[in-house]
Amino acid sequence: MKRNKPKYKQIVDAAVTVIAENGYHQSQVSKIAKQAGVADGTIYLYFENKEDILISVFQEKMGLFIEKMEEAIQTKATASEKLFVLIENHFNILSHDRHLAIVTQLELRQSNKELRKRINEVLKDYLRLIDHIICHGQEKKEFASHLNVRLVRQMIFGTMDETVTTWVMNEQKYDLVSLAPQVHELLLQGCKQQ
Amino acid sequence: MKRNKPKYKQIVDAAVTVIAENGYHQSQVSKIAKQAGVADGTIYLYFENKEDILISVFQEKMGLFIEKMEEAIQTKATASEKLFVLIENHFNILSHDRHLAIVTQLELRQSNKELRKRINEVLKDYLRLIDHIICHGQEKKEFASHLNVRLVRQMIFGTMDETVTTWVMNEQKYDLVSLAPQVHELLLQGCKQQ
Amino acid sequence: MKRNKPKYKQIVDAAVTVIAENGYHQSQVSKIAKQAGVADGTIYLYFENKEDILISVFQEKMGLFIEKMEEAIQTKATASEKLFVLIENHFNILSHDRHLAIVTQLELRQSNKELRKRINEVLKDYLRLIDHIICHGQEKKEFASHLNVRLVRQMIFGTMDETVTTWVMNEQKYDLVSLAPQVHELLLQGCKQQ
Amino acid sequence: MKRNKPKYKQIVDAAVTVIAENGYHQSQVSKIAKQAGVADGTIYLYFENKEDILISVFQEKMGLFIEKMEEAIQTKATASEKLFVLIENHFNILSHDRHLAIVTQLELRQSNKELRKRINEVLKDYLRLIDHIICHGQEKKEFASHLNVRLVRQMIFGTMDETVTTWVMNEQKYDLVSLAPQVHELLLQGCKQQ
DNA sequence: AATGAATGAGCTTTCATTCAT
DNA sequence: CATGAATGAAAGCTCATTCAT
Repeated sequence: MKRNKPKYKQIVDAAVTVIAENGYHQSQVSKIAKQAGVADGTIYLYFENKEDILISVFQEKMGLFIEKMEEAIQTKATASEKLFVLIENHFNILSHDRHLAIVTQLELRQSNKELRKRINEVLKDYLRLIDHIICHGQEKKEFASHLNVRLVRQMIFGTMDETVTTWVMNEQKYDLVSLAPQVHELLLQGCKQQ
Repeated sequence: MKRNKPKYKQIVDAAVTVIAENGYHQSQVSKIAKQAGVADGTIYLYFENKEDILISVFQEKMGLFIEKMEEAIQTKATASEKLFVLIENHFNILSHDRHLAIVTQLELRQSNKELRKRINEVLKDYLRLIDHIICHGQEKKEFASHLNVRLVRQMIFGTMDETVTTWVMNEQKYDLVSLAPQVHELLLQGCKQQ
Repeated sequence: MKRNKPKYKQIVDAAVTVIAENGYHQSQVSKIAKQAGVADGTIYLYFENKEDILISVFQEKMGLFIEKMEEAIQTKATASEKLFVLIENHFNILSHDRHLAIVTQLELRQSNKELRKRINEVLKDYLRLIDHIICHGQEKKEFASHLNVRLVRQMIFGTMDETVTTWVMNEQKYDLVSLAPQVHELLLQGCKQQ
Repeated sequence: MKRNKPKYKQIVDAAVTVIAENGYHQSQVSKIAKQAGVADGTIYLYFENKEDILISVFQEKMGLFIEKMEEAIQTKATASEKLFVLIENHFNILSHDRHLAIVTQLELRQSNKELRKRINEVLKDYLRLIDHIICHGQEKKEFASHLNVRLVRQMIFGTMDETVTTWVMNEQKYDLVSLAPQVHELLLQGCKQQ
């Protein structure tokens, strides 16, 4: 399996660095190859084409992201706590990997429709995770059960995403993680049983 | 003033159509010119360069968007009602101009950092409008006054934005406007005085 | 006759100014029109095309140049004196019209083959004038009569031209006219009866 | 080193041919690439941009020119003989490479100010060579020592240059090299100790 | 006679991808 | 497996010229 070979990971990591530092449109394959310390042609032994590198970046990083998130959420019992962990981890991970934050919030969105569709495929796993929290909350009567799950999820994800994007656009000048409690309070108000 | 000449509007409208149908990266200047029924060179009598077309598209459309929105909001007295009108109009306008919806939710985000900064300048007017509603609500004691205005705004905008994007990504298969009441309820819960 | 209309002269003068200030390749028709205070289209009522403007510039300026030169030369009796007047006037005229100097020594030489051929047509009158001085000198036994007239003329013109070009390339930092006596001495040595 | 790779030379030679046959302004990069038998993009592996091709043409050819010239001059003892060898070789080299003659006398002069400055840098080595002959002549009392070296050099270079240009403009109809003795006589008269 | 908005052909350069070594 | 030289398609922009007013 190519995904486990060292050069595969080298290239993915190089891609994150290059894209974060140069922006999507200035991230030529040759630049990624140079950063990864391999020849241009070598890239094509591990990836179909340039788009495939980008999708792989997202899959790899998002895979880890979701994995960590699932573990963290399982440690909590109530939906409210799970939601808090979700928000805090979401902010925390992106706060501690600024390259990744730039790439996910800004650069990857510059890709074309086709690529974005495939990125959304990966994202679905994350959205499903949020859905689980919401359903759990509704079952346990913590959250109002008449609420449309998709809308609640869009509120949760949209709010977190917008918050991170604003933070990135402001050049990460303030502390993102410390916003978690307030965001949690806001979102919880929106969901909870009145 | 170039902005009032008929060809200017022709080109802006052509750009929206072409970008929505072909995607940002497949929207060559020549394609936009053809759609507008003018020569390629004519584009450059009205716009600095290709990027300028995109910014102008956003400025023109967003200008109308905000204008309509301000009028609609003024007709309502309470912050809750204002919020409802905001959501409903946001969904309504994009629902009725599907090309515009595609362009704002997907294609314009593919632009580079510089362009996105300029787009954000325009967007700021809209965000400010949301801020006004929130402050008004806090003054009138409808909304909890301890809430951070920026975070609330990010929740409101993020939720609406994510909802529209999901709808566009789902190829606009369901009715967006009918989601307004539920989104309003969700967001209101988040803001209001408990 | 178009050549006597005021706009014709306006445009020719504008062309000299624009070319000297912006260089040949940055002298668009529209720029010349603006400088002349006429509309772009008006240019084409007086000139066939852009090339025609350039040729006319050269014809007009060279015509005056030759006229002045002929007058000045006629005032002198010996070939040696005539040669001195030629050199001094050549340097003097270009010294006092730096725009013209730039245009003739640098910018007009950037034109294409066809245009340069037509410029050479105009130049021929000047070269003929030099030939007359040489023949006169040979007839009067001032100059060695075995010398090939064309070669002598090439020496005279080539030396003057190279001297002016060097001066222009050096940004006209020194006094060109004061070089006339030495250049005269040099050239005279080359021609004269030993 | 790129300069020693075969494709580099291929492209430089192709450029000389294409420019001589089509003129500077009709020498598109694609035409040069085709003549060189390489892809358009390959040009940019060896040259910065189109201008760089032209400068390289001049550097390569002028380098050889000066090299040959230096060798030839060293074989002669007196300044008069050195001057003769200079003239004869100058005419000889350009006589035997008519494409090069067209390019140096006509086409390269069509370049813009910046390019011409860089061409002049290369030319300086040649002018310095002429200066050496003059100084040598003055030291050995062959040439009049009161003469300004720069002016003498301008006479020598200007005369040769004008002679070659006239020959090229006359479509190389007569034998250039056979003019060398007369040109030498003329120039020598100008320089020598009276 | 004069205008100036409109035209559209034309060209340099980039960069993802290939393939001989 | 790995290389990197070579490829060539693709597109934004300029500007001389026209022509309806």
